[in-house]
Amino acid sequence: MKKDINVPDCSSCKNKDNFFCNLSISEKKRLGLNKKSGTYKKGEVIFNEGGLSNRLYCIYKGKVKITKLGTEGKDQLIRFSKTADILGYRALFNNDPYNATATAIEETTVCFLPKSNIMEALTSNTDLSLRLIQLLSSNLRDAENHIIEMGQRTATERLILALLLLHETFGFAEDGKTINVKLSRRELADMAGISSETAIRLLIKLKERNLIELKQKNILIPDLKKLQNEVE
Amino acid sequence: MKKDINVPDCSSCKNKDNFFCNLSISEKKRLGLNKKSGTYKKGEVIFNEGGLSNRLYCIYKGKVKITKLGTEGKDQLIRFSKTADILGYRALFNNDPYNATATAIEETTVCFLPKSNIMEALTSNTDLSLRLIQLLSSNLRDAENHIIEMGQRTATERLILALLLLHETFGFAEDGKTINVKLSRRELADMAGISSETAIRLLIKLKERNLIELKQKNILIPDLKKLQNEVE
DNA sequence: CGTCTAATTGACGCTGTTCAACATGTGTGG
DNA sequence: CCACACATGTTGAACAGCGTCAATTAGACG
Repeated sequence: MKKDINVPDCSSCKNKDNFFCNLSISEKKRLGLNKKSGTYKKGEVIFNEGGLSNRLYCIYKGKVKITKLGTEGKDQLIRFSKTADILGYRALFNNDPYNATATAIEETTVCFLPKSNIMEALTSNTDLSLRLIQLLSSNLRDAENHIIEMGQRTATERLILALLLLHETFGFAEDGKTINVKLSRRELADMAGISSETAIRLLIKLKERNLIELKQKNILIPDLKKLQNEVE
Repeated sequence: MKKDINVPDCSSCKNKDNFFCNLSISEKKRLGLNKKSGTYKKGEVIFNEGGLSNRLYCIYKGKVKITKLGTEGKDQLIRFSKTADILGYRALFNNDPYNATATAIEETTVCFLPKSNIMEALTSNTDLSLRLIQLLSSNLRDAENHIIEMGQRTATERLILALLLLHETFGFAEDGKTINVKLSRRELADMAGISSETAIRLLIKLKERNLIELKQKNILIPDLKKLQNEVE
């Protein structure tokens, strides 16, 4: 991680729809007091499962994967975070160790907000607690849906759901059909909870059925609806 | 459901460790204003996935399973609630439809608290928001662990984890080894995300290895540590 | 250009599903 | 309180999806 001072103050942050966007200018100024920031290269770990937390991570720009260690060292990819998302809130508010690991999947710049600033913002702005409750609720809903998918879907369906989640999270590139993120086969497999060999074989099958196209690590979805129909 | 008036006012509720236990007497009185209550027989549905929410459920006494409908009508058991737990908070605070179904697994008496009372309590008592945040956080942690288990554990391990969760949630009966809840094989299978046939076969194998005993629907764990060791 | 990691392909076998048959409970009305 | 109907539980057999292991190829990076 490289320490970074090239980020604006929170009061002039241009990121849209972030957790703190409803705060007033002066509240944002106080929020960013003594904040630090850093840039992580692809593959660098931002925080580690089991580690202790004393700050909130706010992604200024980049893409991050959240993974949890399973049995026998096998990773499970839980969710992604990207530009303008916040990270590490759960551990922070509960004084718990991190329950998962955050790793940059491309160059990512992150602001570190001191816990005290967050707590002050939370208590001085009641609306913020409600936003946090809603954020956690939506994480929980997603996680519960994920449980079902892991338990009841076939490997192919889980792979398709992983691809659809990637599209939902990162969107398409300019061409309107290339998923706007590059993952290794292993990471893709970790999303779907399958072996990388199975992921490879199933990707080829999906390609043969013209549901996707493969260009190196890029995955293209020529017809989104058609792919969505595969998982009902 | 049978309407019930045999529950005390919230201010004199004897249930320990419930969500509202830190409120003052007068706050509790206001919380319970115009509350209603009802008793559900085993198998009766308390609320349904997709339904709309305008009240908080507070379990006065009983046991409830939370399930989600998966593909092809197959249920997945997400978690349990019991005496003194609250239910339906997620949908309530987000104005979302219920994301899961709550069903009584034994006779259960529930208090219905009007949404307006809850919102008043939440805004007048900032500590309560924090409790809610912690509750959601802990639900989320459990759910994420659950994702891994569904994806990486074998059927036997998932079944053992289900049994351990039952013990953790409901404890043992007076004999110190009978799990204090009765579930059908189907419900047990729905917990572990396996077919009921597999659940039956694996239960018998666990019995042959003296890890559990079976007496009709009762499941006994003679040596808890031994069973825990099986899932490392 | 060499080395190391990631991706791919093939062979093999186990785990767990499905379907079907049968047994055992459980609850209801007569 | 019994008899019947229906739900739940149990068992067997066949199949196949997917993981594992091993060998090979392709890419990436110094």
